[in-house]
Amino acid sequence: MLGSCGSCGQCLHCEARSRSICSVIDPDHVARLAQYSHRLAVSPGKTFIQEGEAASDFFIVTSGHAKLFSLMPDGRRQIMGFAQAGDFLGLASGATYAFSAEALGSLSLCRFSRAGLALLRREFPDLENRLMEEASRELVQAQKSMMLLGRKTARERLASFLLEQHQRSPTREIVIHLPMSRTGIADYLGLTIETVSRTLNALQREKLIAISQVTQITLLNLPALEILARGG
Amino acid sequence: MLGSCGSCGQCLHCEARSRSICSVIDPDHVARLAQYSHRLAVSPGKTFIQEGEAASDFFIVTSGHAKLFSLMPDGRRQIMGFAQAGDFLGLASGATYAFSAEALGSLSLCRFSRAGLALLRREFPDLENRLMEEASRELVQAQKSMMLLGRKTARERLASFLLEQHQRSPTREIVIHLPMSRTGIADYLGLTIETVSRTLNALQREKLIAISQVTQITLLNLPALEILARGG
DNA sequence: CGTTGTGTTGACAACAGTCAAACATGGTGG
DNA sequence: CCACCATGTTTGACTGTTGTCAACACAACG
Repeated sequence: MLGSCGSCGQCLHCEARSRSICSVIDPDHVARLAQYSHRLAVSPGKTFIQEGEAASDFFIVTSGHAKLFSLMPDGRRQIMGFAQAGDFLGLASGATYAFSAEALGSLSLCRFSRAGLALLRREFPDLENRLMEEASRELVQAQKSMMLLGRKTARERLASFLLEQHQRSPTREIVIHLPMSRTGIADYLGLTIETVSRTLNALQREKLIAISQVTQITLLNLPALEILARGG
Repeated sequence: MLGSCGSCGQCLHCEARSRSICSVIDPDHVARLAQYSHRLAVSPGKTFIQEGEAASDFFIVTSGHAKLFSLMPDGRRQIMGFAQAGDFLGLASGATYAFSAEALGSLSLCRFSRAGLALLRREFPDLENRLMEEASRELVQAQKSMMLLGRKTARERLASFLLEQHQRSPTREIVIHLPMSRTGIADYLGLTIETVSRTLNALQREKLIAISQVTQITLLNLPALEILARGG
């Protein structure tokens, strides 16, 4: 019997396993992780990372979704990304966190102290590679977002967003379920909720998508969406 | 006598030293770097990294400036950042480069093969830390850009840009010299050249800055610029 | 001196934002 | 079970910031 991972109690069998830390740790030593980490449940809507506070911990999402965002003094909000099972939280931090994080629905995390993680990195070189690989992946994703926010139209942003959600879903079905509200989509894409709503409905009228429920969208024409998303 | 670094011939005495790779390598072993790297001069305007090509190399800027950008099929351009002495190029890459890079003026680089860098990382754990630290720094910077592109007005973007240039200059003088053209600024801030020109002149009329030459701007009122840049 | 590239300025257009109202949705308690 | 309310979403009318197109200024350079 495989049993559960020493660190998060579920890494060895949950969907997140293949991308989590456990996957690069020699099974004989997985128990070592438990010394530096513990599980954490976050209730819906709770902010569990506050921008600007000392970055003492590092997290791995084991189930649920979170939004990572930053606020301007007058309340304008930019969402940097959404994290789901297997994602790392806290790579983009110096001495303090560079973003806030809030649970979308209920959320389970695996928390590592940064000091503990530093020790583990020395002990397991594969872990080091895994973190670096993840940092590169996030950097590439951030650059895609910069192109989206700086140069794409509202239609192109929505098409890009829907395809991104599609690609991140475990099943890759053409029906996607959105864990965030219209406000979440707007703050991620640098738009207003009205523009998000109008644009989604325009895409529906053009038969590129079908909005069955507010948070459930069917991608009816993937090739057309892909052309739209990359801008021609 | 200190002499020059085995890898780039100048890391040990150039301005970039403190942030370069050499600074974390035991001086006795610095010559090992030379086995995996060599110097490279790039002429002005030359594209030396092509988005989408196999990411076989990793670079460190030793002098000059480069712009990192991505293009859409119809020619829309987003500049992800400007690199100067000491900056790393190529962290944001999977199998292929996620961006193109072009020299602004003449540029000197130190090139490492990725395979060689992988060997060096195993050999020098401090190098591993240095790369991770740099990846975090870039990630934080990318998130600031996302806020800028998604939520800031043209005035706020220009103020943010000028302060960023100010903070990156080695001298921290209030007179800053821009290595890029108006097109470069526009493509970095997600604006058009006309808006950049109009907005800079508006800031000048309001006595926040003075434009002595096209590429030379004096920051006359740092506190006001900071308030503007963060949005109130 | 023309010529070319780059930057500035003006008139106008358009995409997305703002404000407001109507409309769903979902939960709660009578 | 349904009325009620709170929250979130859609739709409409209008505004405004930024983009587009075009003319012009200016410097660098042969």
